[in-house]
Amino acid sequence: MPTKHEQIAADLRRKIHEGKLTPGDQLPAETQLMREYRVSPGPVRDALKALRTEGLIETRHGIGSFVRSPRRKVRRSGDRHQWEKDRARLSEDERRETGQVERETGLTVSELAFHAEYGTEQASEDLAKVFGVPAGTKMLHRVYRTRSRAEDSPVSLVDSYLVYDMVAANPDLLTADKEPWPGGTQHQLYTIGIEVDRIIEEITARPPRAEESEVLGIGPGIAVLFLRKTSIDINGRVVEYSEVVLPGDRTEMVCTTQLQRWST
Amino acid sequence: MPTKHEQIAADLRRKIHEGKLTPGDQLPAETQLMREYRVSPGPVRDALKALRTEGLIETRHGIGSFVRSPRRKVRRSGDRHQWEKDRARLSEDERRETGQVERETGLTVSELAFHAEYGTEQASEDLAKVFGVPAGTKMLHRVYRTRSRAEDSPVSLVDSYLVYDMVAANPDLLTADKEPWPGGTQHQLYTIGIEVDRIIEEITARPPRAEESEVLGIGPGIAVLFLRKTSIDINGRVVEYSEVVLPGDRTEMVCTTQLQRWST
DNA sequence: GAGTGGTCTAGACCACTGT
DNA sequence: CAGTGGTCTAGACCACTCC
Repeated sequence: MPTKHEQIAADLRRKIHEGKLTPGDQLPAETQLMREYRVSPGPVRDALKALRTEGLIETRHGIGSFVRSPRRKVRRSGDRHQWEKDRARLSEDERRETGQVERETGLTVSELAFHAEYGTEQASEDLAKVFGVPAGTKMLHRVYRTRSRAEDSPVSLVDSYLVYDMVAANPDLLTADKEPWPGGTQHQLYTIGIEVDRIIEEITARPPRAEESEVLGIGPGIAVLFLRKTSIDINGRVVEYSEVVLPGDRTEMVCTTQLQRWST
Repeated sequence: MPTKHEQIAADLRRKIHEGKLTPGDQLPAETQLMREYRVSPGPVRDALKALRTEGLIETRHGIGSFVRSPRRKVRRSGDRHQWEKDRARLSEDERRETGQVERETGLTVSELAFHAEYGTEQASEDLAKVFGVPAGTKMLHRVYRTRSRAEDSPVSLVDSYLVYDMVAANPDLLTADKEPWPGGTQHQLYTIGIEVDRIIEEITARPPRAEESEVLGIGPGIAVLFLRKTSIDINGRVVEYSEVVLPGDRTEMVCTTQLQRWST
């Protein structure tokens, strides 16, 4: 015998999948559901909570619960890095034409709210180990917050780190004034004579922190993809490290592994 | 002013992080917490629910709530495929020495419960498109369920598909009797003259289905990593496709993107 | 002000586990 | 059996949004 809140959840789920409730539709009020199913507030709230963590509905305080539209997935594939590298040596006009984010999302610049913040700080133990420098080394810490003006489109939270003395050769790289920088990080590194050889991305899934679930517009039950991205130059030196938070329900990472041929 | 259930959750979280409650410890009973914080059952249960979805505690009906040990992460990096490919042409004894799972988890075969099931079915629209064959083509469908006997160790759920007529050349490949097969899928393909050239993995995060959260031993709030893995042989043909479900809190995928050098 | 969801109370009863 | 968590009731009051 299923519990009442499971029955209610299953019933609403069915209505959504069958199309009786379509994306954007408002669900009956909780008081209404209590009358319909002849239960007290508890089970109704439990059922709605379940649908929220599954990402099926979205609840707005004082307004109501609504069926969410299935999120378009943004593919974030490995060749994005090759694409950025190829563009790094183009003219500014060419670089300005399209940015990385626009390429991936199909959104134009005006539809995106882009925010960049630059600061300096001393490298923590962990950060120093990534770069192979002493703890306390002066680092350039850049924070990027990309969010969509319209709902229902992809965003990302990025914390990027560079060794301060390495990038100080080009003063333009030290302030947020020049952001968004046409051509991205790989062109920024190019201006100080650095060529990136390979990029390592370590991917895990975890529950979002409170700030993240708010900025990304996902419920606290929807996981985020957490990336640790390390760029290594042609001399084997770590030149950039960033931590990226992506909404798990809207992002698809693509990894391609090329294998060596068997010797015959 | 924070809510009561948030205060209780924050308080317990702090006790865990400070080490007053260490992994394996039992939390006070809910009735006890009600007395301590002078609240009714609701807030206490809400607080514990929050800690559960964060993966900090685990609750067993009729027994109590316990602090979970932080899960050791299993790195699943791209060179795993090269490693498997290199082994595919070794002798059976050499292949038998260590399997893929044992290599990654550090567990021995006896600590793992391995289950394989083989069946045939007609390719669905989507599956046919992956392989570039007509819908309805006869497919070999293999289901793998790897779980740990001890708690607290990694597992995976794999659904693997092959074109039946392609692998029928070696009848050993058509039954589950030979599993676990020393050398894995790449050696199986080698026995029918197939060399894998590259592997594409598409990664997303999503909430676990009910069966998955049970088998993987994760709460319904912990996300799973969902992989679609496509193997392509040296003739550009898709030779294997699998869908893999991994516990998001215990898995780390590593992607390395090698970039081409700038022409000078 | 009317309607919505969010939080909380103070109980009841049931299901599960171990002794 | 006693002790635990799981479900549910039937209300109260608050916070938010819209008109």
